[in-house]
Amino acid sequence: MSTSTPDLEEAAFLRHYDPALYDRPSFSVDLVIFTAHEAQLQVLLVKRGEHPYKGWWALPGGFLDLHRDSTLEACAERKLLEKTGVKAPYLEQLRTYGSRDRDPRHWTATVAYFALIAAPAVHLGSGLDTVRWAPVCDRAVADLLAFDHATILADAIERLRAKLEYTHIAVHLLPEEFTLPQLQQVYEIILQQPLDKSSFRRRVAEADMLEPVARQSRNGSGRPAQFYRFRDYDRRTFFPRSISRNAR
Amino acid sequence: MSTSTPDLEEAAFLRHYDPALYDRPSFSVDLVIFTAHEAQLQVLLVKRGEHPYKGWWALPGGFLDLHRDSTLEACAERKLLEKTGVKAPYLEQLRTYGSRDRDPRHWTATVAYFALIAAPAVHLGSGLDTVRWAPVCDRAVADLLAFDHATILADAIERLRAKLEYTHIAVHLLPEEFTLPQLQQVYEIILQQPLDKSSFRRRVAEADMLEPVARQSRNGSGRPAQFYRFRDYDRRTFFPRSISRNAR
DNA sequence: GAAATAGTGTCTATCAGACATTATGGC
DNA sequence: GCCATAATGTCTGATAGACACTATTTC
Repeated sequence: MSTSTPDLEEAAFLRHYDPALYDRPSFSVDLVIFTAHEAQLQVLLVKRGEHPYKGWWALPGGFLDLHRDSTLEACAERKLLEKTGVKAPYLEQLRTYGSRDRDPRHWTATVAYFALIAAPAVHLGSGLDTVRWAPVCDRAVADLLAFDHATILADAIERLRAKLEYTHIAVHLLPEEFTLPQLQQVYEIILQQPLDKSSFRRRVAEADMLEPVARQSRNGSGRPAQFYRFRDYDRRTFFPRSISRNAR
Repeated sequence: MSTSTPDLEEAAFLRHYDPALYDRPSFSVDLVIFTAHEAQLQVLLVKRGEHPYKGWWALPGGFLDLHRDSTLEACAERKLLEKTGVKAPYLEQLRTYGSRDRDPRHWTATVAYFALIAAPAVHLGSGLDTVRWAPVCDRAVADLLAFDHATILADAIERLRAKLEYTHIAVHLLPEEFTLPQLQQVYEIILQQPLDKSSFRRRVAEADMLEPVARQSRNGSGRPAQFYRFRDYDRRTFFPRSISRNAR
């Protein structure tokens, strides 16, 4: 590997480089934080206290801290921790939204991440009237979202649904130990359609991603369910086929 | 819309994130421009004329022009037009890469797009030694890519391969009229494995996305192939199943 | 035992892959 | 006719969906 010019020249260039030469858009990071709770897929929203969109609900987020955040993902993790107290979530970049019009003040860009966390792991901040979980299907909520956050939320739901088909990510919406009926219910909540129990279990078994734990459910009537835990939170498990294409 | 008075904590939080208090990262748009040419998937590279990474090859891109570009996508389209003369490509946002380290100068973020264009449609700019097509499998090229562009390129290839499985996007790598053997060859080039002809044609036929045109190939020996054109460049066509999972 | 829920077994229509066969051009 | 390539036909193993069935708990 050869650079055609000596390092001294490069060093001199770097000393005289002026980053203010170019206009930069306002740049932020926003989070779509999902959880499954009370048979609904929910998203975390914060109420805006300042203009623009004062009093509207919005996705949590904010500006980079160039000193604290060494990467975009680190920034997203920091904001998630601040909002929910969750340290090691499932976190994935969704996409970046940038235009002159999405904020009335000026040209802005925001990189959106979506996170999946288990409801019991969350400790919301003090102000219950400024932070809340909202069911994603609630149109009344979506209509009150600031900026283009309704679009971002819709894109996140679409991505989540698509990924359910070929990955295991739904397990991140549940506590570490869970039953197969619970997992199936999460799938059904997100896909909004009932799934065949036998097919679902066959699919999960073939993916070989869960291991049973010595514990059974005690939730009233009926046969207790076996608890499982996700075998490897690092390894990527892929389902070979769609799960809902022709589901009834 | 009710704008309840934000509590003090919220107000402090928002003051903390006043954009004027923080530097914005340097923000650019980079393009991964693919074409299929000479039985290889190729990517457009430009040679950097300035530091840093002077003399290295890089993905084409640059800074937003807040006055001309009303959206991120418009910026990407403008840069593609400037580099290749192509006006209406297949263009899709890949993801955004941002960190303190990816550029030696300062904290930078770049939103990467990938484009698919037909090789004959391209008119490269004047300097042949500063703009070139490079086969994506050429490790010698990848090792000379500036910044984290090798990572971006790898991610783009991964996305392209994944999308081949369930969309029609490969048609955008070919001219408007093409034969099924040509289309199959594009798939085989990108997936790097032979596909069964019968299965491939059945799949394309069932997707119902091509219409025959009154033209046949005249390329020497063998039976001439029927030409087709993509039925609807706007409609999204999805394949119901994987095409290469168990291909031989 | 009844009710309720968890979990398993089995049948079948569908379909991707494999590969044989036919079709159509140039020479 | 021979070769090369395009295009079609057919068989089969795999499997997703459907649903009947068994298992285990509470009451």
